[in-house]
Amino acid sequence: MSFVALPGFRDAFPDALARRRRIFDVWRQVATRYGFEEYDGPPLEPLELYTQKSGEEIVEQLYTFTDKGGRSVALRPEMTPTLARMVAQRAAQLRKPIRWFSIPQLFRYERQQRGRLREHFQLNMDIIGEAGPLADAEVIAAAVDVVRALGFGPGEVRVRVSDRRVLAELLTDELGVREPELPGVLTALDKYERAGAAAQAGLGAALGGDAARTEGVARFAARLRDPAPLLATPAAAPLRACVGHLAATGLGAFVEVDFRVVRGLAYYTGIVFELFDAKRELRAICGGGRYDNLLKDVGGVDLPCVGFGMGDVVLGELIAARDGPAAGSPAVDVFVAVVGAEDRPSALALAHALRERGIRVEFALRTQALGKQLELAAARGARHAVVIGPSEREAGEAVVRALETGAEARVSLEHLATEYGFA
RNA sequence: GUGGCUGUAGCUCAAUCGGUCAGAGCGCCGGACUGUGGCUCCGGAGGUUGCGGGUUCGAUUCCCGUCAGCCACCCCA
Repeated sequence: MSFVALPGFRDAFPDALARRRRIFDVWRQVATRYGFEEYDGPPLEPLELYTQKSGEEIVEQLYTFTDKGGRSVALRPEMTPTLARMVAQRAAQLRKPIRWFSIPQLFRYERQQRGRLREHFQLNMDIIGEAGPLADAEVIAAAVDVVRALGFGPGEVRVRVSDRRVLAELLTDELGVREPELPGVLTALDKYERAGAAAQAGLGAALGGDAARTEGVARFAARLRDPAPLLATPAAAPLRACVGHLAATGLGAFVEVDFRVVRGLAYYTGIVFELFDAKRELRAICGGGRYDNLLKDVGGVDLPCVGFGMGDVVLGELIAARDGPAAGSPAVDVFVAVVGAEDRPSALALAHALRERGIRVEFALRTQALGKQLELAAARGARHAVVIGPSEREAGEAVVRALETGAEARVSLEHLATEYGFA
């Protein structure tokens, strides 16, 4: 009987884990650089936390079960409800604006495909308590700086920014869309770019089968490619300000206004954005926006919020496409080799002394030919091998071999153990 | 959950019309090299051809089912 990981779940072998950790390191660096504090919450939450906001149908997409206490629980599919709950608890005492980030592992039960698994890690950055567009610009800038820190420029990654308020105003004021229809229409518009004409059916449904208004909105959708007219409307003032802030920051080259970006989630209320690879081969790297009503709905505290989620899967694919197979960095600095078994005590003493100094040391776990030991040392990527044999021991020394060049030097064991620099 | 495509050693792949076709390269282990690695040469381990049925004298090859992967839908945290 052999086992493999469940569908959509990943085993993290050392090379893959190294790549993940690099992503995590950059996430933490950038978030910290922006003055964000890290938080975390439980991976398991009451099912109601999600059904309340998103409706019963989302249960189909959750890992749920009943625990031994009879509670309906779910593995968290997203971090925002947890954040809302946590912030609501301490909203009165927390100095606004709140800048928090988290790197949760999230779960979703659905058919996996490329860039979309049943489990992933996601950087969440949110600013809570500030409604102005500089807050939006701040989180967008942070998202861009993550991909910049990973070595991507405007030629590889782009940000598309939009604002639902602009769309909503035109839809209601000029195209006859009624307030209750708005969420459905926005969802249909979000699909328009991907699905094209096929999305028109959803649009019609959202408008109660009203052919005339459907036609009007469809024509509107077809014109969204050109952002200029909408960007000039009064409702676009926050978006213009946000884009201006990003330009002033120096990140303007990454940014383009594109009203075709709507985002699928119902709770977005203002500026929405996404990062994507410039070639458009992958799924969105990151998606986010403003959700000013969510905290009130979930936590009973009325605070404006803006934030994003950036998953490790698509980002990892982007890095892999550029860097090729994960290399994995050396785990060993110095390999201590012995000529014979009688050299072992000296080798162990030296190895331990080096480890005490924080140097990463490995040695062969059984007596082997020196050639074998050096082979292993090279395979490990160690920079140096230290060879101890009878003649060295007699002189109180060891041979230090630089594995890249083959250069060797005899160094006293005392000096090696206490201060020798393996440069 | 629905539909399409795919499934051979750890990895990348090969195997004429169903008939010694179960192989290669890389990787791994060992030897040449009993005090010096990366190269080279030699050898070895590793596969019930995803799994289960069926057709056939005979199936990696054809059919059905199932599981898994990829793609699209759904959904996009």
